[in-house]
Amino acid sequence: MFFGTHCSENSKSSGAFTNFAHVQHIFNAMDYNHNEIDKKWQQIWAEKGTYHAPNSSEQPKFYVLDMFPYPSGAGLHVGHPLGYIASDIYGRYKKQKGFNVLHPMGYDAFGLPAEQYAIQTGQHPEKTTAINTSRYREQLDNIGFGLDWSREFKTTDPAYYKWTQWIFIQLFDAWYDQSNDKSRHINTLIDHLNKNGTEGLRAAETETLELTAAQWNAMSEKEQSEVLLNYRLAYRSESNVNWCPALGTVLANDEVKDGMSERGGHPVVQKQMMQWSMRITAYADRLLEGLDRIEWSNALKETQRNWIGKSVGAALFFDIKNYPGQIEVFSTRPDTLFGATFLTLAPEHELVDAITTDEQRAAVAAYKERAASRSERDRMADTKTISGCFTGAYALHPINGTLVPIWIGDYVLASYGTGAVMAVPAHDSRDYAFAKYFNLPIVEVVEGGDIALESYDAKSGKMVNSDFLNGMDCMDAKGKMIAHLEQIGYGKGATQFKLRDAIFGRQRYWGEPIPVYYDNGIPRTLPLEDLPLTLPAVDAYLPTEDGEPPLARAENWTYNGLPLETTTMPGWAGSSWYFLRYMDAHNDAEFAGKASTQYWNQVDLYVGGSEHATGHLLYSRFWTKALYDLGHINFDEPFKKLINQGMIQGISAFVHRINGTNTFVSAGLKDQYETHPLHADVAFLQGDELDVEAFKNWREEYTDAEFILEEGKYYCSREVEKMSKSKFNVTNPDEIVSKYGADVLRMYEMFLGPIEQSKPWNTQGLSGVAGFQRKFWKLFHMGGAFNVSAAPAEKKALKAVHSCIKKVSEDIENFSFNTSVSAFMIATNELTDLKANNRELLEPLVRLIAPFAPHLAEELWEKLGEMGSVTHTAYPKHNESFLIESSKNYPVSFNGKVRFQLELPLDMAKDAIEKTVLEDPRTVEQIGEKQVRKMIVVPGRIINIVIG
RNA sequence: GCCUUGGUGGCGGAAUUGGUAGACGCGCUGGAUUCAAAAUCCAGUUCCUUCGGGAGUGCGGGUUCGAUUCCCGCCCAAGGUACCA
Repeated sequence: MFFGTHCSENSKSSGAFTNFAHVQHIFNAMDYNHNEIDKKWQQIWAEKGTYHAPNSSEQPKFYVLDMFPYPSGAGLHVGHPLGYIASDIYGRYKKQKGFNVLHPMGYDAFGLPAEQYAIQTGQHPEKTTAINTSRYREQLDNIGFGLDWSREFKTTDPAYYKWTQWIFIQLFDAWYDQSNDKSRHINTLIDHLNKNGTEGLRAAETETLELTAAQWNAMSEKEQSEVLLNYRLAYRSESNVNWCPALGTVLANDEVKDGMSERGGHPVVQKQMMQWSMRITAYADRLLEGLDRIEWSNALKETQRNWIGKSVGAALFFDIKNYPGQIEVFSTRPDTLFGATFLTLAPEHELVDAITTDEQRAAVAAYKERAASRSERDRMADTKTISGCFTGAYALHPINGTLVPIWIGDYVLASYGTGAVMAVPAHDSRDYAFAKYFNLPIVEVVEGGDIALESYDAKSGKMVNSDFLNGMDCMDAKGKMIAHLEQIGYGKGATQFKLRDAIFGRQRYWGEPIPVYYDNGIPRTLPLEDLPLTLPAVDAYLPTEDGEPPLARAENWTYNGLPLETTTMPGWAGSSWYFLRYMDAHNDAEFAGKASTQYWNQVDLYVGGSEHATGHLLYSRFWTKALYDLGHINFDEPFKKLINQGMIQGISAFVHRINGTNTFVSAGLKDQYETHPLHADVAFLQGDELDVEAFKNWREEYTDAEFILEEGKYYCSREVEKMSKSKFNVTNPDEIVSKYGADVLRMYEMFLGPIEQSKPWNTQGLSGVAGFQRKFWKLFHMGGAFNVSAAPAEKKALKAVHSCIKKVSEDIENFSFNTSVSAFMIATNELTDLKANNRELLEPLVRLIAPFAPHLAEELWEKLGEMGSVTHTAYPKHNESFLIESSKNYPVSFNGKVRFQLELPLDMAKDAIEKTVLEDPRTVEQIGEKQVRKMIVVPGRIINIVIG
């Protein structure tokens, strides 16, 4: 047979070997024909359902999961499988360790790219989604993942989103009871209101309501429904939203980055709208607490903690001079109350107009207008400029009654806390800057800084100028002040969160319809038997002329003649619970059967990117907790252990065009001209050298391009960037697979470095792993034939194999896959040197490498004459007795510097070692005229002699 | 600014509780093989060196017989977050 497998020419894709027929050479059993072997085993696995995991088993369970991929039109690049390979290795390892391993895969297929494409082409997004998912599937299959494909689904399948809608309804029918610290069915709230009104009610709410039972019972159904929306976990309210005009939809906070939409980078503005939201803030404390019970990276936990942003302090009330109301402020530093020399309100604060004096009215109005005209983005971009305006009004200090001027300033945000702060310029840098700018008094109340120069923000120091707090440590003073304020009725302990409720409705087509209809303005949910509420056909995937979402275009978008909700769910809805569906993916009666969720329980190992820290990973924790509270599942954290895989970056290539010409200059000469860099496709490069012809044929505009060469070659400059189609630096895994085989891709991606680290994709090292695979295969062959000896192995070889077993097993447990690959290389090199081909050595080695290189392992397993799949065999255990050494080559140091080595028996006593070392002529030479001050002998480790 | 994670040869990266820094791989250099090349195999490869040694894990200190590892103070990079009171 003729193949071109080992040729080094850059072939583009599978089946391309005819392109380099000139380097074909004769194949024999010595060679590993990866194309044939990969396909053979992938087919056998699929036919036999090798990776199918039953929903009950004698074996302990293990649930491994990769973050839900969004199947984009670009297909997979080599960065995507990094995490999948790691989870696959771990899952296969666990399976060989005797676990019933669930490792499923599916697609998060609702979302903007498919919809944008639909808008451009008029094609139903369903079509592109189907094309993209099958492409993903094909690429995943090529890598040989041990996935249980019988559980595959897409979020866009009505059979799946039926249950996404059902969960929405559960959340709509729930409220958060703070007295029990859990969500409960809305009927329990209605009971409470019927009997007691809001008296004794402690609930997560949009605003605080005070109702007597009589008032509640006197309300119309519609009025009552509005009251209930104040408490439901899925609720509708008039709220300030991030509106993205370019996308024509609202976005959640985590979908906005630097005032721009995360997808597409379009400007986002603030707007008041009636919106569906999710009351995630009800869970703020539990989302924080749960972090202590899960094994996630510190960085990720910190990101979530920052996002939730809990601050503990006090609510304080200031009376206003000549005005009946009070101003409530939130402060984390009530201990500094005696240093509060003014109050600052957000320009939008509701009391501003009421308290402003006539003299200041014009100035305040002008300032308010100015502040309102500045977008959120401008305010963010420009935090250095200090601005504000005095209202003319004064508050009264709650303790000593002194007059405190009330200012407005846009450094105070209306949306956080009460939209008002007590300004303590001596101990808050923002207040300090404001006070300096407007020449307001600064009073030091905590010792430790120099307030003439800057504010002293640190939370330590003794209190001064603070009446009854003087001399106390400020952190102790904080508690005392709160107690005092509570006593005099001017404050209480309070907690604030940065976390906002999540906007849930999207003015888009390609999402799950929200299963709600409006009965005389009252939102009602569809009964289970009418789910799923499937996406209707529309004539265009655009808003209607009067700005209604696309679903408003659908004919008869009604339920029993009543209008249905026209917004759809956000991208994160379907991905917030998919890990539960995999447990029982085809259940038509429930979102997942109780027996299945109890058996599979939490995801034991979750692998994915850290970019989901404040979105998906927070929302799934929230839904899991809510489903737990409502009794649907029996665990309240979805992902027990999480590993963040790093990003694989691309190394972009640039050509340099001389400005205003079609002439390109090689990288080394570019500084001699005025040039502009342009991306060139990395496929045209061999090293840094550009294939000029390929480049010319790339695009019409380059056909006539001219090139200024260096030594007859055109070199590109290189830069590490995010791997992306638009940067032409993408490497497709299929290319690697067809050229080197799936196992080489798998091992190379692992060999690249620690899984958590980001690193550029560099194909140079691939040949090393390919060479290893060939060498490994050759251990089993001699003179062209499979050749494994039944004779017992020699000691050295046994030691090589068993130390490899030990190292690899430990490494897998520590997710240190790069060092496992090294360990395989070391063992293979040693066995090659020893010319060892004993079955006793090679058989366990095949089982050991199976998680990393499953195709290779299966093929060798079959050749060894073993029955069944190697994935069903036990993972090898090392035998410590093969590893025991009898002697140690001691490094002998003088003053910490190694001078020579000395081979000594390991069981030699300390004083005997000292004696031997001191008698050694090399020791005598090192000591020379000097004295031995001290001698350190650590048996089995080192010998150090201190001389001087 | 704050939080988190990092910083080791030409490159990707190793190094157990503090105990021979640079495993493994790439690249490079020399050699074998070849008409020649590719592939393969062998040897070498942290830097400096007067060939005795000396320096060396971002920088400066410290603890220790001994520090990539522990402590203190800085610098730099990546990611997250930001008038959050």
